[in-house]
Amino acid sequence: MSSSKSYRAPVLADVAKAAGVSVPTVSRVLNGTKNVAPELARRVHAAVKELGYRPNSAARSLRLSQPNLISIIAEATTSSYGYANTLSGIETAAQRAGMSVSITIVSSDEDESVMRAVDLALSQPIGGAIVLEFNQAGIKAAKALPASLPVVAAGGGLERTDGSLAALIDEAAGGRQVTEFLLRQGHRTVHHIAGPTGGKVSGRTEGWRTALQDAGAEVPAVMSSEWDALSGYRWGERIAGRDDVTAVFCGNDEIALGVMRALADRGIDVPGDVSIAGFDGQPLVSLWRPSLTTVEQDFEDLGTRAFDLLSQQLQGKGDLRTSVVEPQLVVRESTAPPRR
Amino acid sequence: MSSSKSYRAPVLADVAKAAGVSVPTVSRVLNGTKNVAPELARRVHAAVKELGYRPNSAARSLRLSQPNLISIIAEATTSSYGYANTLSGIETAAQRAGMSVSITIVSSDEDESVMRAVDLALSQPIGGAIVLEFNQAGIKAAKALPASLPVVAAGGGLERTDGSLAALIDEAAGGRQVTEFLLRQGHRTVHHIAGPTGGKVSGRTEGWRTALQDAGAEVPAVMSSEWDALSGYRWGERIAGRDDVTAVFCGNDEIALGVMRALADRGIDVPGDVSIAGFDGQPLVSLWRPSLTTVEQDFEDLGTRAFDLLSQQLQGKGDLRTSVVEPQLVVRESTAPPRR
DNA sequence: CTGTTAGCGCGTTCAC
DNA sequence: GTGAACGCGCTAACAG
Repeated sequence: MSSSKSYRAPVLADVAKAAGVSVPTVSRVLNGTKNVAPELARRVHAAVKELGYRPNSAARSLRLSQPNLISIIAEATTSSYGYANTLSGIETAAQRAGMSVSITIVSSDEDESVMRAVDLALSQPIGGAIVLEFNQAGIKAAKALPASLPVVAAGGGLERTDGSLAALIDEAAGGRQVTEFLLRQGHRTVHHIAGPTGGKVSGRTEGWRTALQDAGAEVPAVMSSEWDALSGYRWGERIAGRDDVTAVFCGNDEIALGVMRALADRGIDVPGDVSIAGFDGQPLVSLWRPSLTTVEQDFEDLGTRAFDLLSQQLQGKGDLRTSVVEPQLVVRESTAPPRR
Repeated sequence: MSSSKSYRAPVLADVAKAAGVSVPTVSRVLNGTKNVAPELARRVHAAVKELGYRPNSAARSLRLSQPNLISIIAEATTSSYGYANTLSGIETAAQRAGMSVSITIVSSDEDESVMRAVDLALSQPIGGAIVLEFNQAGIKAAKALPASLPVVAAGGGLERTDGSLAALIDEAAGGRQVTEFLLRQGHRTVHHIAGPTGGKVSGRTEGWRTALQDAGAEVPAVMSSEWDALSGYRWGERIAGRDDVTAVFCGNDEIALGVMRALADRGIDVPGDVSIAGFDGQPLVSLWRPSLTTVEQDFEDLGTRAFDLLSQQLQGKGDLRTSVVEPQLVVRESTAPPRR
């Protein structure tokens, strides 16, 4: 037991010396290549365990230039739900494949901010990247990445660039489902509050519109909102004064909750006077009074699919180009047939 | 424009050749060390931009033996709120310091699972780790990490190992605040639903108990629950049958919401019949009806502090050992003086 | 002020 | 089957 002040991590040479063999032999034993005398292999393994040796991954990836690290690039998002769960899905799948994930947050969609995030991500020896493009910054980041780097987009499919790989949630199907459901309940039409989507039309909105058109129902003007609950509240205040609105499909759960709170504060009954539906499926919304009818998205699944797509790309056997997650309508208490 | 099939990332030598200087000169320019002729510096910068050069951090950390990557180790958690925000705080601080962040999820607190996660984290050239120990798995992971690796714990301070660095939320202060507030409102005592904490007593529970004792109030038996809303609902059902309970401090917001929903379903008025308080400060709880009185925790700040602690450790100038975030009581509608 | 030399720890050629 | 030599990309030393 030496009382050395500074501890130096054991390297391959230390193991070799301890086992009485040469450095390449140790390497061969640990990487399972070629034939090695069983006796030597045993001695090497013993030495590894004895010294607590771990390969220096910096040297390893430098030598191999075949990284087992991928990067997730995402915008800092107020709503943590989809973000956290997608990330979890990616990480779980990556871990199964023996790969690590790094994460880089883009603080805003300003060019400088995007550039800095991309630089940071690329400073690591990454083999590929998954861009969470729930918003504008993600899309910008995807474009700033070098073309040589395998990239897959994961998100709602706001902008489905042709050549690129993507794991998408079929938001249009979700928007259609919820709208059709409300029409079947007897509502003459369904109003819609949409979140900001950087100039594009979201799948949610698209699905809502086509469902109304297909049913021959009137298509009301889209109400534009932010994604947060307070903006939803403001729209709720306005809706409270209108008696032509009997059903509202909100762009996400936060907005829906804001609307419901505003209506409740004004004594308007949900779903008696107005039906409200959300989008996302945050766990807490089932506890609301009334509990929220919403379109659930399996973000964990989205993350897994995004990783699988990237993984097949890294292995060069890319047959699939997109992978689509189907959202699911969950009917709860906040929707009902209209009163009259 | 050559149509080369396989693209090789430019390295220092490429930049040097393009700028007509030697490799170390480029290195000096980029790292700002020593004096370099302005003219050469200009040429180097131009070449860097031209070629899109990015430093290879694997080679860099190999040479410097000082990695610019840290790892976050966390258990997969059902509640994404604290997790996502702490992570965001860490990443933001790391980015400002030019460091990358990798993330490793521990799927459960079983030894094998912890070991695999730790191995994976260590397979990257990391300079340190931040363990999110909101739960048992995190604590186990922290212990499985080699002693030579700088580690800081971030969390509620369940187990404050003596020697280790930690960024903590002063949960006890939060528990005390909310309990004292309820007593001041006129409640004879405050009941408490606690989440699972792996055998330890959480700061929330500790703060609650001391507040009651200091006030000379009766200390009711702790109600043991899971962290999720459904478990809260079950306790709500039982509480509904008791008339000795006038105020309940719940271990987190989910539990509180579950309790409130159960009470509402049984026609019991909150806060008229029973006052309910939560812990965490999830954004949505302000929209509830009634909106939830809770103890807000600044998880983003927690993450920042955890990184700062790790960073100072990496630079060898470790004066601080712990950094404490003070939670804040936010009074809303779910609490009121008792009826009688 | 600049270029040459050396070596971080590893894995893969080669000879033996 | 095993060991010696080389190089991945970078930066700390030195020499000029």
